[in-house]
Amino acid sequence: MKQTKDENTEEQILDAAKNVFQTKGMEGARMQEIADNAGINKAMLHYYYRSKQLLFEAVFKNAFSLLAPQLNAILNDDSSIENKIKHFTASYISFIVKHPYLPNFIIQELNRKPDFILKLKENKGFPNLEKFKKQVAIEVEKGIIKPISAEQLFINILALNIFPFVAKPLILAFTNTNKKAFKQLMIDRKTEVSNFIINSIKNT
Amino acid sequence: MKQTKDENTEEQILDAAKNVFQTKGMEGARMQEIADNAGINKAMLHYYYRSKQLLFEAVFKNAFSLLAPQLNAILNDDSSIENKIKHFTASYISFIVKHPYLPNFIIQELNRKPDFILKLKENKGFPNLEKFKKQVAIEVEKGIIKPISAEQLFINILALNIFPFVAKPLILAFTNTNKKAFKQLMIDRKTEVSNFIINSIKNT
DNA sequence: ATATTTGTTAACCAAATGGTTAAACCGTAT
DNA sequence: ATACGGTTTAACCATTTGGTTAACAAATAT
Repeated sequence: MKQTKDENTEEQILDAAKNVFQTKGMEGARMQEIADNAGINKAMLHYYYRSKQLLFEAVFKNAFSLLAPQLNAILNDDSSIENKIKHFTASYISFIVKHPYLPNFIIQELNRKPDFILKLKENKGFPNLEKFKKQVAIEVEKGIIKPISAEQLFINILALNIFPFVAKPLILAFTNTNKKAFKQLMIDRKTEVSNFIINSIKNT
Repeated sequence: MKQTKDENTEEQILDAAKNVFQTKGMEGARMQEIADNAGINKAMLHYYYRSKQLLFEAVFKNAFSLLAPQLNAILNDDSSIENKIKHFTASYISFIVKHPYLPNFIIQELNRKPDFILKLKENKGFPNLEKFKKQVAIEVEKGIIKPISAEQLFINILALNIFPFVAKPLILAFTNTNKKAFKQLMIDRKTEVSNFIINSIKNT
């Protein structure tokens, strides 16, 4: 059972590393803590991933590869802008509830080392705005939606969906809500946000 | 000239610490780097601020005390919702251009230690939603704006204004723009965002 | 002038941390 | 049985890091 053994430890490490890196960040994470979390010796981390940096990159790429398809959904499918927004908002918020540390982790680490995203950009499947731009231009021309640049619309969609999770501690404090009420707020946003956006851009 | 000398070093330290902490975070920052940045000996940091933790807290509170009044502007002044949004959006974006690392710094550190905000909450001047809630309720009732909860509206305003700066590396990559074009996008947002919000909520 | 308080520095320290090594373990093939 | 490959561990190492100390400098008070 050599094979399965390998993959088991390797995955256990990756999983433990994910938890530690995503909550503490690259600088805050400790190799010892990851090892403890995975229930193994610290030397094993290096046996499988060579260095903290490489282990981190494995975790990061993994995280990003979960996020990217979410974004591509809105950029590359063929439904109308309105439908895309509805669908994306609902599905993205469900997605984040399952991976609560993910957006903050990615944003935090990209701010620390902004060049890191260049490596990812070469990958097939890296989100690309071209198709979305054309679609927005067409719907604007047809008068379906009000004039807006695709970039600004895209930023707005991301902002409204992602920000509340990234700024969760701030929002908890400002709105004076507990975690349960926060979760309800987020659930409400599944429809709230898409209505908000569509109200704003749709021609009547 | 003891007095001026003191305050000079103390402020030099705080300024250097601000730069290092805001770009590298608590965990990534090194006391030596702060000392070098301030052009002084490492021991001086401890002479004036006792520990890394206390120096960090000084920087953090300072940063937060810059941000809080920005938020209070929208929560506590007496103009209409529409005017508040217009004013806040324009002034907040100008503010951030001057302090680009600030929002990310605050968000990052609050996610690391979410309880830290409890200390701030006791302070006079901590943003409070009560007045804004009433105002939204009134304008909804009068039919000036469409029905929306004050919390959701507040989150949306923050999201649309703050998110682009926090997620700058992501947005640069997705929209394939350089820093100059990004800056232009942000300037455009001064009116873009407030129109976007007002379009969405205003009754016609 | 001189003592005293305040500011500053260089040298030092203990703990933590990422990483290495050499030996042990264990399933498999010979 | 035994040799061999990958896997796992405990002990170890070098460096970094936040923090301290003791002596020195400079300003202020007596």
